[in-house]
Amino acid sequence: METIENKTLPGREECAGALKNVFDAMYVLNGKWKLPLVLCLMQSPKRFNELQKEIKGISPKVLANELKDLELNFLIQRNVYPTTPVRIVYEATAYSHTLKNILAELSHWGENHRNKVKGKI
Amino acid sequence: METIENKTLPGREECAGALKNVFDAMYVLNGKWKLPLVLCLMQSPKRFNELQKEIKGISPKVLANELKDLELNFLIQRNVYPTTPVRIVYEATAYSHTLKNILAELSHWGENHRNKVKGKI
DNA sequence: GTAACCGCTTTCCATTAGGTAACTACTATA
DNA sequence: TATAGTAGTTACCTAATGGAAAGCGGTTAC
Repeated sequence: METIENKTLPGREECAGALKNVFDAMYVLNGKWKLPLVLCLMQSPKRFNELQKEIKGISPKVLANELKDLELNFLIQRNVYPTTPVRIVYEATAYSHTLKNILAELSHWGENHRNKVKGKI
Repeated sequence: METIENKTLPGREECAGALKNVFDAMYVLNGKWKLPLVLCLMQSPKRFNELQKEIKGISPKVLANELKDLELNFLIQRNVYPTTPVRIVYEATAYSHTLKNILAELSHWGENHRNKVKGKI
């Protein structure tokens, strides 16, 4: 009864709720780097330096902050392997896979929108 | 072959592309108010003051800015009805409905995540 | 005339996000 | 011993975001 079947928007009475939900989701996912980072780690676990190389333009400070934020929200996990020297590997959590649909939709929309905007210039 | 069927994430070779797509999408949709505003207008067209009342906490300056941004991205339309006094009514465009899936997914995820975070405190 | 409403704009200010560069502690390699 | 890599931290700076308060030009109601 309460499931979002067929991706229809909720009716009037649930609008305020949907508004709050979207607002809350954006509070967590907002920012320039969070979703690209999660997407990148869903591809494969990676080390700090690998992330810096893959996500072009991110500075170590910002990367460290974003990783902490994402960890607090259960979206990624920081693994420390006690080898010498220690290897620190970040990976997407099982929970982060709840973002799969959002990421797929965003990727699709972003590509489409880029083409639309290009066409209008 | 290249379609995103069944919402699976793209493979390795398309990762960079997906990264860019998500990055671009977030560039447009980022911010505290844009998606809630679009969602609100998809419900029904509204006037400036109605939006101020419905989207709690937004100031007129910020609202005016966000509306301009959204108009530039073809997501909403500003209609001026030459009655006396003029009525200005904002409405979601047909194009904005390409965000339906994203909004539905975000609403769903936001609600779920709020509950998850609550449970952990 | 005066007050109030509409759709903003303007000014000012505080907070946040994000960027640069240098630096640290540790380990490994030459 | 010197150099380089790893995983960040620190200090400093700028730009963008966002909020409060007031005002403004027009219209309408009293």
